[in-house]
Amino acid sequence: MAISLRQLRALVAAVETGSFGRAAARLHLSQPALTVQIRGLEEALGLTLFERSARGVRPTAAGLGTAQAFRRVLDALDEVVAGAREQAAGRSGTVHLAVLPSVAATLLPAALVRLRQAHPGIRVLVQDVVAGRVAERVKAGEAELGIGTLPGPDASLEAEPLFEDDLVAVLPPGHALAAAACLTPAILSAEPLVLTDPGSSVRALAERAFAEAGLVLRPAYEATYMSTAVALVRAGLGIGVLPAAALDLRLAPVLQTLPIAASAMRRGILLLRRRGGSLSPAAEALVEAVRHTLPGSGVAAS
Amino acid sequence: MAISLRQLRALVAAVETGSFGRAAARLHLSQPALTVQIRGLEEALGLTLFERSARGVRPTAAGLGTAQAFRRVLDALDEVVAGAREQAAGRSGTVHLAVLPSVAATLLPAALVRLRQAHPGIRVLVQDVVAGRVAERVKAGEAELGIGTLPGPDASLEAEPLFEDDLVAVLPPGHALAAAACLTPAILSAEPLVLTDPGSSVRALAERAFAEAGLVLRPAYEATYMSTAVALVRAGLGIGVLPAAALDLRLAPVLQTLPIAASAMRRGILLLRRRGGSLSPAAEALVEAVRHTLPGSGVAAS
DNA sequence: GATGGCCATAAGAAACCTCTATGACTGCTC
DNA sequence: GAGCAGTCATAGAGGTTTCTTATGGCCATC
Repeated sequence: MAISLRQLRALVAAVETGSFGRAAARLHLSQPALTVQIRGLEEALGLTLFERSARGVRPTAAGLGTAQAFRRVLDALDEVVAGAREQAAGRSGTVHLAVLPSVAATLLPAALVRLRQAHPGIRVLVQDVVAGRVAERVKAGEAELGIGTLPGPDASLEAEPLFEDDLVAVLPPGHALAAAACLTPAILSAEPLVLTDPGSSVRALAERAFAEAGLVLRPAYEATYMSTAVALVRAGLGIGVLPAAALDLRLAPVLQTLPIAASAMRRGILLLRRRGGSLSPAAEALVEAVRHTLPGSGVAAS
Repeated sequence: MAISLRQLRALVAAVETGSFGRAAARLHLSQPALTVQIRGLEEALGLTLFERSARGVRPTAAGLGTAQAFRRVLDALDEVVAGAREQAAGRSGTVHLAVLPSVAATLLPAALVRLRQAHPGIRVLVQDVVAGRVAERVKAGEAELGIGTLPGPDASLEAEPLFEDDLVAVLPPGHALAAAACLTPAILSAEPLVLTDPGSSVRALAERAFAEAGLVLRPAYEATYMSTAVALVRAGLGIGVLPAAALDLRLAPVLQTLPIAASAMRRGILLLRRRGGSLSPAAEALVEAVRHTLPGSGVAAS
C-alpha cells in the first residue's frame, strides 16, 4: 500500500535500462530484489507497469509515464538533499545576524570579506539595530547570531567576548589638547563635546563615566549617526566622545584620538547566541571569520 | 546515509505541527519512532533541523527550509501516485487504438460516446489505418488495441470476433434492380460498378467473391475513400459494392442496399491485442464500450 | 515542591528487505 | 532439433531496519 523511494528508483532504473537485470545492477541490487520492488509498486498502484515475457520486460504506457513522473520527483528530491548537504558543509546557507551599527560599519565588512573568500555560498542578512535590540533579536530567534553589548546576564543567551571597545576622545585637526597623552572627564567637561543621542549605549556609557567623576555630561552637539558626529568633530565644533571601534580613521585621517582615563569608559562587545541552540554550519563559518578579523588578531584593518 | 520517505514525512509533520508528539500522532506513529526518523534525517544530511529543549522543539532555519522543500517533493509524489491510481481505476488514462477507417467512421463514434459517459477521463488516440496495418500497429506495440481484419492466424496476437461485415450492393435511387431481394456476382458483373481502390481489403474481398463465381471484377469507377464511392453511387454512375458497416445510411438516406449472394462476401472484424500483454484499465473500458456498441447489441445506431 | 508536558533512550518484537539458489520460458546457434 | 544463453519469477534464510512499550530527564507551571 505504501510507496517507498526504493520502488521509485527501481521503476525509473528498470524503464531506463529496459531490463530488470540491468536495473538491478545499476542500483547495486540483485535481480530478485528489484523484481520484488517493481511488483510491490504495481500492487500499491494497482497498475501493470511492465509486460513480462520470457525474453524480457517492456514498460506499458502507464509504466513509462509513471517512470518519467517519478524521475522528476527523484531529481527534485536529490536537488533538495544536495542543497541541504551544501548547507551542512558550510558551503552555503543563510545567517541572520543582528549587529550594532557601529560594528556593522567597521569590523563587519572585513569579516564578511573574509567569509566570502572561504565560503562564497554563504548569505548573511545583516540586521543593524541599536545596542539593546541585538540581544532581543537573538533571544526571539529572529537572528541566529548577535554582535553587541549585553546589559546584564541572561540565562537564555550565551555570550562570548569579542573585544573591548573603548570610548575615546576624538579631536579636530590642530586642537589645543592634541599634545596631551590622556584626557579625563574633568578636562573634557570644560570643552564643547559631540556625542550620540541620549538612549544610545555609547551615550549611557559616557554619562556613567562622567557621573563617577562627579560630573554631568552636557554635550554641545548630539547626533544620531556616528558619521554625523564625526563630521561635526571634523568641522571643529567640539571634541567627540565616541567608541574607538566605530571610528574608521581611514575615512577621517585628519582626526586624532586620545584615550580617556575613566574606568567605565569601555564596553565589552560580545558575540551572542541562543543558549542550547547549536549554530548552523554557515553561522559557525561566520563566527570563525569574525574571530579572525578582531582588532587584536593582526588580520583586521586598524 | 540514505534518505527515506518516512523521514521526509516526519520532518514535514514535525515542522507543521511544531511538536514531535503531535507529528507522531498525525502520522499514526509513536513519538519515539518519529524522534528516531528525525534523528536519522539529521544524520543523513549532517544538519541540525531542530533545536531541542525540555519544553519542546523549534525548527532551525535549515529545518524550516528543508521541510518546505520536502513538502513540495511529497506533494508532487502524491499527485503522481494519485494519477496512477486514477489510471488503475480506469477513471483516466490513454488508449492507443488502431482501427479500420470504415469502422472508425461508423461504429467507433458511438462506442466513444458510450465510453465518455462511463469514463470521462479516458483519452483515446485513434489511428485510422488501412486494414493490413491494424495488426502491424498492434504487433509493434504502437497501438494497444486494434479493430480490423486479420489476414491469417498470428501467434503474437489475440483476436476476438466483434462482428461480421458484409459487402452489400448499394443502389442509386430508382435503380431497376431495386426490386430484387438479393443480387449475385453474375448479375452485378453486367452493371457498371463502383468500388474502392485495388489493394484495399474491401476490393480484395470482392475480387475473390467474383473469382469464385468464375467472373472477373471490372469496376467502372474506383475511389480511395468510401465517402467518394458513395457519392458516385448517389450520382447514378453505378452500383456500389461496399462494406455494410462502412455505410452510414443516415448520411445518404436515398440509397438502397441489397445483400449479395456469395460466400466470400463477408469479412470478420476482429478486436486485436498483443498476446500476453494485459490490457490497461483504460483499454478494458474501451473494449467494454465497443462490445456494447456492436451492431447486434441493440444499443448502437443502425 | 509536586505535577504535567515534552522529548530522549533502551530493549524486545515485528516487518521489511536482500541475497542465494533454483525454476520456467524463449530465442539462438550449431 | 537439442543445447545454450539470457531473462524474469519464486522460495527460504538471514540480516537490517523500524516500530512499540516502558522509562527517565528536564523545564514550566500550579
